[in-house]
Amino acid sequence: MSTIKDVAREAGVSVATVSRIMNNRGAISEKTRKKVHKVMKELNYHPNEMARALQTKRSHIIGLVVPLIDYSFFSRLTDAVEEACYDRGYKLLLCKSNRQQERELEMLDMLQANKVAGILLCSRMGDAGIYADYELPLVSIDREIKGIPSVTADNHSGGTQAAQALINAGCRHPLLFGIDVPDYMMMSLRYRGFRDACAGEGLDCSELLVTMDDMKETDEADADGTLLADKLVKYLQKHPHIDGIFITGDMLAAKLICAEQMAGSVFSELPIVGYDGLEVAGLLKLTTIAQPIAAMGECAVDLLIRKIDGKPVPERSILPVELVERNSTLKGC
Amino acid sequence: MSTIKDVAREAGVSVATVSRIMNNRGAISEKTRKKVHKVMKELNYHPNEMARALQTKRSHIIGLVVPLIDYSFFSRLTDAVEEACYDRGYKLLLCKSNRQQERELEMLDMLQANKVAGILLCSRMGDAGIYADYELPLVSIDREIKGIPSVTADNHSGGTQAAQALINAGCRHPLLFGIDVPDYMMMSLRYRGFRDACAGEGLDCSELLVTMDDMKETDEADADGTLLADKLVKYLQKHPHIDGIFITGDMLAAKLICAEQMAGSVFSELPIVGYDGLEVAGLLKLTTIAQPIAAMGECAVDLLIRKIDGKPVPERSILPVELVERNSTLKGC
DNA sequence: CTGAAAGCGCTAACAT
DNA sequence: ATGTTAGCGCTTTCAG
Repeated sequence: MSTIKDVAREAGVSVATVSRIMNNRGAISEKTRKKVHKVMKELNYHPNEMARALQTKRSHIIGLVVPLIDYSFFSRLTDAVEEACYDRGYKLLLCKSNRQQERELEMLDMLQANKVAGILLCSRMGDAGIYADYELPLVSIDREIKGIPSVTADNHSGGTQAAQALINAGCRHPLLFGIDVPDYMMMSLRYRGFRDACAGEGLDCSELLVTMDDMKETDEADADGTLLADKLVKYLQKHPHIDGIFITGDMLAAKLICAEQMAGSVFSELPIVGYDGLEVAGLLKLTTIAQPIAAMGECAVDLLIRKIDGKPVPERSILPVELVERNSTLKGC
Repeated sequence: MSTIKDVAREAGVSVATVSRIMNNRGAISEKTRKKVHKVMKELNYHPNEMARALQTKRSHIIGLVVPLIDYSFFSRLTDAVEEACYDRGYKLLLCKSNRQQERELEMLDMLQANKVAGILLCSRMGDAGIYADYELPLVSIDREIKGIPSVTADNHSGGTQAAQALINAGCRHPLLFGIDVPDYMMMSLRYRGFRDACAGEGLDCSELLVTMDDMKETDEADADGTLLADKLVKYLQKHPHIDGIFITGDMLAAKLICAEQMAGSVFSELPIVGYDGLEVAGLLKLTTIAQPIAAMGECAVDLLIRKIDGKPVPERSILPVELVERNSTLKGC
């Protein structure tokens, strides 16, 4: 690997001149510029970004912290963030917190030690207040944190639209089925939006919330969602008046729809609305509320770069969601 | 951000001592070690990894280049690679080539300029020969490249097992349905494995290969695979003797299975085997050949680190695949 | 228009 | 056991 010195020597100029040429700074005679460029080619010279960052105290690396990567929401987000970084001349240091608070903190320390220019964070901290006066530029995704800019989708509106879709399909007794999430997760807003909309229409809205522990089992032993399906089937048997279901995540909905015991049950006749807009919803013809995941990623990168550049940034950026109607609300209920 | 100097001054020692303590090098009195650690805490000191890398000419960052991130195979791979890096004290710089050769090259230059310790590469180059004597430690994933270590799954065996599964389900006239891939892609081996197994059993094996362009349309306008489904349905009508299908990728299989026009057709009665072992195959009860994606990622990281450390590394590491039987070959054909 | 030299934060001889 | 010092590859005054 050749260095700036090699180039300078070979071109018969000083390192300062080479540096100026790389950075388009100062006045350079056309002759030397040509010469230096030629030598750079010959030596296959690539400036050492580490040394540069050390000197300028400004790297072009952005850190992204996600709870996990192998989940459609996050892989789409990561994909979009990578693309946006690339377009803007940044690189992506990707970190997974494994949904563990301790590891999330560890990742932030690591990113700081690696002198990233800024951090994109999908936090799973119960108390994210600690980030309020963080040293590095920080942007939160899918989570509002006091004191730092956030990019979220409009969950309340999403919940409302989900209710509306069900109502339009003729439902009068909808069921809200989802994980019991803490209030600080944006997801809780879609529950509220749904409830609000139902209340607004004078409908009684039932709720069946499973715990995080139930979900863990689903992820592991019960990958096909048999346990959850049992829960739901039993509930539906006890409450036969229910005539439509809002399942608050597409992946969860997919597992339920595909579960063995659902095939013959009343479940398969009911209008269903999912949430997220994942690919699997398209496959299963599931009506869903689509989150603008890619746009969220891109927006977050833009905001972060603005912050890195010292420009003002809005504290909240809330992107619209969109109803995507498919067979699951059209099958003539 | 405090530096080593700040710590040294505050602790009343030299920077060398602080450095020694950080790196557990040389002999240090228990007293000063305590003192220095205390100061580090107080100052919230984190060593500047950039400066370290510059000095030692050895970073702890690994670059991963994938064609895209938002596809289950690669998001699982990326997830596993991140985890393996984390466990071994490395960080992950993630790059997407967008399946473009030019951008793949660009990414490699970028990684080199950023002085990564080594690179994990899922190459889409037609002629990957250029990598043979690459300057940086390189490990190829899911692709064999002359001169550099590779980690792949046993595609030939996978194809064979797929054929066997179909045969066990009673098929005598299997169809191979997949994308027409170039020979240098490992995928071509599973086609060969399938053909070999069929030939070995004295079966005549039909083939329907769609082009990359067909697939592009599937990715874009035809996200639900309607066009491909049409192709397949027509083919099946023309060849009514076909009694089982090997679809060479789970995602493709999923699109087909879920396509509207498949519902009533003969297709839904046929035994089907997919490939990859993606989550969607589980949902759809699709028999599939599961690739050990996470293990591939972890193995690749291990090999790369061995190479970084100057240890010998096998040129080929071929991991076993596994048949996962589900309803699609059990529905009593 | 170009060069010399200081220094970014750290490590690694070489001293003591 | 600890300190001094010379760089790693680059940018950036300051001179000329």
